[in-house]
Amino acid sequence: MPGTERRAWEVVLESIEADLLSGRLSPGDHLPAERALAADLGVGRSSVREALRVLEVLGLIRTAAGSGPSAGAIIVALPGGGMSALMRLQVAAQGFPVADVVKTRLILEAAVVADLAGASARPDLAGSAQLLDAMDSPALTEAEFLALDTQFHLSLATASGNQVITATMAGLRSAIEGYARAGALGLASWAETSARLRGEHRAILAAIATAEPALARERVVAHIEGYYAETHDHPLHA
Amino acid sequence: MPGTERRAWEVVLESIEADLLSGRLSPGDHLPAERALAADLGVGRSSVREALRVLEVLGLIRTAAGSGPSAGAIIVALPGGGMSALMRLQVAAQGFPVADVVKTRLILEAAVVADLAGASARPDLAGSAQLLDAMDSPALTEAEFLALDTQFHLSLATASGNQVITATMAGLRSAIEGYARAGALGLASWAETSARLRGEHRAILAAIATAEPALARERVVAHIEGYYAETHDHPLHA
DNA sequence: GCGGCGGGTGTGGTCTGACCACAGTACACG
DNA sequence: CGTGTACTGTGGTCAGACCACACCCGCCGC
Repeated sequence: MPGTERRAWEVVLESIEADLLSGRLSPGDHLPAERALAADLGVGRSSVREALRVLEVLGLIRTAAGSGPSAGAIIVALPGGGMSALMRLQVAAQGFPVADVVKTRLILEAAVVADLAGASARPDLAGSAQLLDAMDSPALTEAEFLALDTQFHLSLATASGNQVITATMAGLRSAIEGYARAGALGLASWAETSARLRGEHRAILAAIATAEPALARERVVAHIEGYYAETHDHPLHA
Repeated sequence: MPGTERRAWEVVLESIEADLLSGRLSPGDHLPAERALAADLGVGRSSVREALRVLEVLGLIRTAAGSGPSAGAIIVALPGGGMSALMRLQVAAQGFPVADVVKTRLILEAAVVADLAGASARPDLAGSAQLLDAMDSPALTEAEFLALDTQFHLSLATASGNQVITATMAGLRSAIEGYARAGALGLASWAETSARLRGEHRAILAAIATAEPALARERVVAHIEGYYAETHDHPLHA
C-alpha cells in the first residue's frame, strides 16, 4: 500500500486529530503525558514532541511544566496565534504578497462592517468606541496609536461573532504589522494622517450605529485603500 | 528583563524568521543542516527539529533526506498545506464553528467572482471550464464529484491571482471536507442535487464571462447557501 | 580511454537515555 | 493541628547513536 509510509510525528498528529474528531478529546481536556503517548503509539518521545510543538504553534494546545491540573498539554483551540504565525512567516518568506494581504483584509473587513450595520440586533460596539476614545489621547506615540488601531479593527471582527474571520483578521494584521510601522515613518505628517484616521474610524462606527451597510462598507474601503496608498505610493489594485 | 526566557525551539524559529525578513534566506534557498544549525544557535538538534517541523507544517519549508541539491530543508512558501492543517484542526477542536467557516468562504468567494467578472482583462477560466466538463461524467462517485467541486471553486480563487485568498479558500474547504462528504450521504436524491450543482456552476462561470459582477456574486451566494441549507436542515444565518 | 558500479559521505528521521526546572502533593515532624 | 520538606510526575532540553537514503567520486574491469 503506497503512501502508508508516514513519518512518526505524523502518526502522532493524525492520532490526536482522530481523537478530536471522534470526541475522545475536547477543549479543556488533557492530553496524555508525552512519555505515555510515545509508548501508546509506539514511537519515540521526540516524535511526540514534534507533533505537540506543531499543535502548540497552531494554537490547539497549551503546554505547562510542573504538576497539577494546570500542567501538561491542554486542548485550548485558540486560532489567533497560529494564524498570526502562519501569515507572518508566509509574508516573510514571500509566499504572501503584502498587497494580497491588504486586499483580503479589505474584503473581510468590508463584509464585517456591512454585516454589523445590517444586523437585525444592534451589535455591541462599546469596546470599539472605547478604543477610539483611547486613540484621541495626544500623548500617544506612533507605535501605540497603531497598536490601538489594530485592536479597533480587530474589535469589529470580534463583534461579528465569526471566529474564523476574527482569527484570520488577526493573522492578516500581524502579517503586515511591520509594514504598517515602516510606512508610518515615511509619512509627510503623522499628526495630520492620524487625525484623519481618527475621523474615519468614528465615521465607520457611526455608519454601523445608524444601520447603513452600504455606507459602512464604502467608508471601510476608503479607509484602508487610503492608508495603503499613502504609505506605499502606488495604488492597491493593479 | 522579563519575557526573555524563550524556549530553545522558539529561538530557532525566530532566527529563521529574522533571516527571512532580512533577505539572508529566500525561497529556493537551503537551510543549514540540522546539526550545523544546532551548533550555530547553541541548542540541541532536537530543538532545531521541533522548529523545522513547525515550519514544514506551516508550508514554509520542504525537507528531504539523502544528498544532493534536492536534499535538506528548502524554503518553499507554499501556504496551502499549512492553512489546511490549521483550519482542519481548529474545526476538529471546535475552535472554528462550521457555520463560520462556510460564512467566511461565502464572503471570500463572492468577492472573488465579483472581482473576476469586473476585471478589465477577461480572466483565464479555461481550467475552471475543464473541471466542469469533467464533472459532467455520469460515472463519477459522490466523492469524486465533490473532489472536482473543490477543485473548481479553488480554481476560481486561483484565477483571481490573490495568494492569500487562494490559500485561505483551500484551508476553509479542507476544513469542512468531512462535513461536505457526510452531508452528501444524507441527501434525498444525489442525482438531482448534483445536476442542480452542475447547472449552478455553469451559471456562475457564465456570469463571469459576460462581465456581470453583481449577478456572479448573487449566484455564488445562492449556490453556497443552497447547498448548506440542503445538507444541514437549517439556515446559514442566524 | 571509457563505462559502470560500489563504497564514501552527508542528509534527514528516529529512538534512547539522561538530566533539569518546576509545581503540586503527601507525608513526617514539630 | 499546622507547617514545611521530600517526593513524584510533568514538560524542556541535550547528547549520542543508529538507520535509510541519495548523490558523487573514484576505482576497477573492459
